[in-house]
Amino acid sequence: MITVAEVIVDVAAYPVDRPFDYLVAPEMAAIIEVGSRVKVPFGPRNVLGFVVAIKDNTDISMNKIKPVAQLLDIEPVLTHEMLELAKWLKQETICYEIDALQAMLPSALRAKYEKIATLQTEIEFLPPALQEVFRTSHKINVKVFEKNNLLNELKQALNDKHISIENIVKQKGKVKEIRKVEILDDSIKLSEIVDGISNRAKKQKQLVLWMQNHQGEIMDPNVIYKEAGVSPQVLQAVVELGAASFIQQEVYRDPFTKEVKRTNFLNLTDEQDIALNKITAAINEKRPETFLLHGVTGSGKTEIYLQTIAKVLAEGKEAIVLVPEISLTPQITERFRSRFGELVAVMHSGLSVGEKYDEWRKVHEGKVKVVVGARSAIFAPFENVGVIILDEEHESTYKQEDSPRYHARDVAIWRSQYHHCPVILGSATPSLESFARAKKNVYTLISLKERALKQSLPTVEIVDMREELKKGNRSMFSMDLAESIQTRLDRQEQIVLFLNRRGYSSFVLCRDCGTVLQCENCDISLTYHRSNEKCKCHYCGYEIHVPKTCPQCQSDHIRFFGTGTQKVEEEIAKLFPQARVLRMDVDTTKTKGSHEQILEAFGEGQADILLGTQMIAKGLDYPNITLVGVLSADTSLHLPDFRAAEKTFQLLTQVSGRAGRHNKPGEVFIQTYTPEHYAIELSKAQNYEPFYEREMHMRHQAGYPPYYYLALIQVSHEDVLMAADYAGKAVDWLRSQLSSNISIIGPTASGISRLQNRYRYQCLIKYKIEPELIPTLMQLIKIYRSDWIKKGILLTVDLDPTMI
DNA sequence: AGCACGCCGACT
DNA sequence: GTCGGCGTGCTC
Repeated sequence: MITVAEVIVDVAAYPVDRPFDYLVAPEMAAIIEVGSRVKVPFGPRNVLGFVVAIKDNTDISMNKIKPVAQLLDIEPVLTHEMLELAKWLKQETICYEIDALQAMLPSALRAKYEKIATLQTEIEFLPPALQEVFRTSHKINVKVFEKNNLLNELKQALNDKHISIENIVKQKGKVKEIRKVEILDDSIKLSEIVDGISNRAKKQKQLVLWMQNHQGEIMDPNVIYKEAGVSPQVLQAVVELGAASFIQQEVYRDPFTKEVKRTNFLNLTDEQDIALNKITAAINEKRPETFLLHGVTGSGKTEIYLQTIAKVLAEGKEAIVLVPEISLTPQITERFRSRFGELVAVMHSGLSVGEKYDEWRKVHEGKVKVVVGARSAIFAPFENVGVIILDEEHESTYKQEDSPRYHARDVAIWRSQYHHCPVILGSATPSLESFARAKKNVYTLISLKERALKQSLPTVEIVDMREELKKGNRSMFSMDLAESIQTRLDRQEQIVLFLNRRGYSSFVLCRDCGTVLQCENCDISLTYHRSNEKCKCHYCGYEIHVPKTCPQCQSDHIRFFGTGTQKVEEEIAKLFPQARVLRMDVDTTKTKGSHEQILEAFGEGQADILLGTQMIAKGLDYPNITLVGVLSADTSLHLPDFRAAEKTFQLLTQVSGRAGRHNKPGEVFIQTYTPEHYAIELSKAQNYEPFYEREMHMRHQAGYPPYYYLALIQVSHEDVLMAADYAGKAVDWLRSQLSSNISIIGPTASGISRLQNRYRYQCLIKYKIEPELIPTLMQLIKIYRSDWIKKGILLTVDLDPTMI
């Protein structure tokens, strides 16, 4: 009898994107499990891999098959569900299986590959340059030689067998352990020890006597020093006597900064109650039903989530809650933690690698029952999921932009079918796709039309900035908005000013020749950062110091345009010198926790005006905010994206929802140069359905989702002609393969036509139901991988792209 | 993707 | 004669 493991290896390449068979040594056979990570020899090196199946036979000949080198997990890190899900993702998004598997785990569990050179002979045999390096240690990372340009010497030394090189595979993250003291649980022994201590060792005696009252306890050494009144040396001595021992205890890193108070259920409105009943019915009947919870801002969606989760927990099941990254503020997570306490794990990008790993371990080890997290939390390894919630389901952050290009909504629905549990998609402004599905009864629509505390929605004024210009007002504030700001300042109420960031980003311009500083690698202008006087490319990271003279004409008339928010801040200071302003944008939220600090300061009333970008549109819920101003609603409207109108409407509705959420009524001003555009006009009434109807009509005419599906193909190369040529080849081939009901648009240059020194072309495919499409695209990828890739072409396929 | 193998040009 | 360039092909 032999044991054979099928392993997916950690090599993202087409020819090896399949399981490889490995022998399992008899002593490993009893503990190896499907879903465990292993170290396996692959070609000339060792790599990490995932066991996807275990069997007792193989088609591989015995002289070819190799054994598993090491089992890395005692407990498997992936469930059967996750392995199934990975196969589905591979099909659905056309990605490598290994990418899908890695996406489900915290990065701490990924492999770290290191090459270590070890000295094999006397150091004198080596050339002097190498001697110098090996003097510090006989084991040196090969990277050190790369840095010092000593690779050739190293190779020579390897040939002469003076050194050896080994590839080692390590895990990135570690389990954190702390030192604790375990006190002996044996009163007789302890008494004996006390008796045996000489009278001169008073402190030791004192400590052991104290320990007799804490038998068997595991304690922090610092607590012992304090409570028993002894020093570390005394404890050390007592440990040597055998009265206690040091142990390493695994702990979770604690990402929470402060304690939260427990809260109880709020009373539900009739609407909320009906919604909750519908959802709990699905839970009880184990129906994998998808609910679209469409509720106006402030209608109390979160309370419905909380009570649904309580119900799920009572059934002994678990809950997954997804929130867009940007709104994963303590305000939101605290609501969950205050209701469910220690049963909640939080996962978002603000955590360190170690913290993420620990939050994941809490789920894996069954220590928590609820996960609140960003997109990747959809892979939380629960085994008995009772409900999956996507808050703000329309948010584009739920779509991953690189491989595996999955949409968290699709994964949620897949998992709900696996676990026979409902999914709740919540939003005040659902995506057109979801609302359309709800109308077709694919999803169950639940509407909340009233705010939970019966507050009226804020009144919305649309201000035509063209009129302001005619009146000679060239400031960023219309007369009406300026007046309202003054009123709030007088009344000591709070104001939120929102700047639609795009189109306002800062840049450096020469006033003589009009040159705008461009990135060397990308077709995009550099962003000016005042904090360190640098210009940075937000796409590739290219960075230069602000030049003193124009690189084109050597003129010194260089002008910096600060970020939009900085400019607005300056203008506020001029117009309302008494106002205290908090600014929230990429510049002020760079450091960890600054995001929270700003919000907290505002919540405590330390400022009158909160000025910010996208970031402040969500989750903000303070009773004293009575005025919201959108300085320029247009910027997102004119983006070359078929969802521009939808995004603008969503943003305006979200922002407006920040005002008057409690007992003081709210007022909203939306400034625009195109007040007649339906996305702006209809946001005044804050009524979703008229907008939906209007936008659906547009999508129908233009042939966009939800009427058609999309696929985006991108081709890039360092050379423009090559990129264009091969994009053309791809399109020609697709046209020859696909039926005529599929429209293929392109190839055209991408929005950012050059990125990281690569020219990019793209082609958009619009289709209805086309079972042949995915196989055809896979065929295209095959052609690309067998031939084009060698020419330096890069081709990617995104099914269901969000950005075009 | 890596890495070894293998076959041709410029050096001691 | 040898080092080292990168085309080709394989990885249980």
